[in-house]
Amino acid sequence: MDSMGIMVRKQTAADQALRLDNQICFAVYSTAHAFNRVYKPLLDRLGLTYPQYLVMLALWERDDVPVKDLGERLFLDSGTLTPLLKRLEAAELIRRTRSTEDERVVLIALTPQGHALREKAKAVPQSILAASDCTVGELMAMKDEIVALRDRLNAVLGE
Amino acid sequence: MDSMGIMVRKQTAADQALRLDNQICFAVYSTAHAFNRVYKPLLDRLGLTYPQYLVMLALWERDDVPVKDLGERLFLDSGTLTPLLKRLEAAELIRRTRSTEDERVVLIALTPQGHALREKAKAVPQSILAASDCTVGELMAMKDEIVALRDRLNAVLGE
DNA sequence: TCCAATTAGATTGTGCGCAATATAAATTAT
DNA sequence: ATAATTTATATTGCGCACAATCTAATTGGA
Repeated sequence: MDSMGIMVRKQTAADQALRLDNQICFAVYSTAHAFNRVYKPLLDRLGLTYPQYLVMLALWERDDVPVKDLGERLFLDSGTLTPLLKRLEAAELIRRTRSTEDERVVLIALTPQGHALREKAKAVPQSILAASDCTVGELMAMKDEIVALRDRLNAVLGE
Repeated sequence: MDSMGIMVRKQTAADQALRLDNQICFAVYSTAHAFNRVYKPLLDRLGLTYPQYLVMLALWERDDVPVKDLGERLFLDSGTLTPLLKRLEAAELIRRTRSTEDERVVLIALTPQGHALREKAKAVPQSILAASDCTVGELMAMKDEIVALRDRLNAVLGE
């Protein structure tokens, strides 16, 4: 009750923290979806989904790598990667071959078409930059902060 | 070729932009997943998934609202919300009733159990804060930047 | 040597996320 | 008033994510 006798609910810190607007994770979650929607029409032209595009980015940097290696770079497990990689193989962008040295390992290599797709993909980042309406410097600064946060979260998970 | 005659590939801006490390969207994407993994054990105790938790947060702020309204607040459509809300209804946390004024509208209201769950949820944000290993001030500053970016991306989509 | 433990990847099942489409109710135009 | 359009929600289908489980290959002891 306040001095006028009207019921006034005290807003505690815990109450404030439960507000959607105050949650950084909702900000991150909803921004990830917004990015996805901006990427969609650009990636449709390449015949890729966003997670598939991430796999291709990783492979353009280094291919002939185990699924495990891709998983560590992208923070994804075999339950996600196995079917995704099979779809990329069906699209003839990658090849999956068992390692002869260790039969447990499946090595992922780009096909010539997979390599070639990189040229078409070069136009994508600058379209995203335009949509974000930021300078490269601003985006890189934000990226570094977000990555630092991600790494702290992952560190807690690793305990 | 450099001056010694050794083949040196020129790294163009487009090449740099395709590097995974340079992509803010991958930072956002992978941070969203990291958050999800930190939330998982906390939300398991409430019997909620992360998207369900977001819906509950929205409803704790204002319930007796159309599905449409929830969708706008959470940036989700009926294809996502309808089955999610049916699961929350099955868990007896919400009720779905057709509006009598407009038969097209389904109003979402919290049940007593739905309201009561809020008390248990109050412990969640501070666990997340601890995992993020940041001050509230730092997180809020990042949140504001990310939300600004999200809103610019969504503005482009709305054109 | 042989058995236990570990490791890489595949499989299954659940729950998003979203495009495309469907349906029914409400609104608008004629 | 009736037809055309718009609006709210539901449905279907596909592709992630990820937990849990499985199989097969490798490694590391006793």
